[in-house]
Amino acid sequence: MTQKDRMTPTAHFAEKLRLAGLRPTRQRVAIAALLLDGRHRHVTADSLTEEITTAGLHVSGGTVYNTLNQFTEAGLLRRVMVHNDYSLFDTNTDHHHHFYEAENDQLVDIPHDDVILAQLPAAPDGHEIKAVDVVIHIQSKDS
Amino acid sequence: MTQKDRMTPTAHFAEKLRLAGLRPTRQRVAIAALLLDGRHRHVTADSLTEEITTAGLHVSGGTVYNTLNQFTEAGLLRRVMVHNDYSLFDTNTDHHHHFYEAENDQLVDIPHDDVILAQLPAAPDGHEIKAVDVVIHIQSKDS
DNA sequence: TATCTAGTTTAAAATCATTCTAAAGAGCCT
DNA sequence: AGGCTCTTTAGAATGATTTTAAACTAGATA
Repeated sequence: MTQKDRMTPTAHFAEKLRLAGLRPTRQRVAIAALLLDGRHRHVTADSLTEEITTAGLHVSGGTVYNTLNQFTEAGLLRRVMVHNDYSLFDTNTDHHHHFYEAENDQLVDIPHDDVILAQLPAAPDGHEIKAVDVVIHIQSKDS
Repeated sequence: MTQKDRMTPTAHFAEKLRLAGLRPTRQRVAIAALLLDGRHRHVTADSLTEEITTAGLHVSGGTVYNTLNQFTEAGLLRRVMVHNDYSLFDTNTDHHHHFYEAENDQLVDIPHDDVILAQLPAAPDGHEIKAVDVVIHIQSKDS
């Protein structure tokens, strides 16, 4: 039995936040419990606020935005860039790519090895590659 | 000597717009002359407005936005997705990818064949692939 | 346990890119 | 020229996100 197994869920997420360098406040722990439970999905500030409300909690709008940004900065979430109407966050931080259907604003994960990048350019002088994002834009065949 | 060579610059861009299904208004021709001259660069609504002003012209803000969207829709420009602060447009519509350095909001083209996608997933049922965008996020080595 | 302090949260206001509006203007066909 | 539709315009409206300043809290210290 590992230490993790002995911890209450709250303590588990608090620990996760501490490891990420974030003070485990009530709000951050609540959001971590919702987003960092291992399920892979895409959220927006809005959808997250809805989830929080559904869970019978309340976190101010500003804090929802701050927390999403801090989690992303800390590597607990990943920001997905497909449009600039609003920000999308992916709870899956593993290396993977996306299909994006603009018509329905639909984002779908692409399994890890379904994209093979056989060759990448060298980063410009004095720079290094931090991440490679592949977005495959799709549309329904009859549109 | 082709017909294109005989045309005045204005007539040339007006023709280009007509072919794209856009009525060649004074504003659209002016913007086309600035953006569709073959030079490859990245512009924003703001930077374009500046260019227009520098050229001694005036186009209302709304029209700048509308025109960028219409040109993109018509395939004369390409929208580049790297952040959600504001829209970026690429005057190079050929298939190519980008380096993006978040720290300085710097976008750099990647020559056409420097990225080789050896394998792509099939599009979800009833869908087809419209475009594949690769963004390589980079950062300076000492940051 | 009481106290302190830096980091957080809050609601509300502010920001800012972008879109919308309604009226005035301009292509373009006849 | 006349007319019809599409465009442009300035300004208002929208909406996501950030900022503000004051109230609060986690965690360290005494």
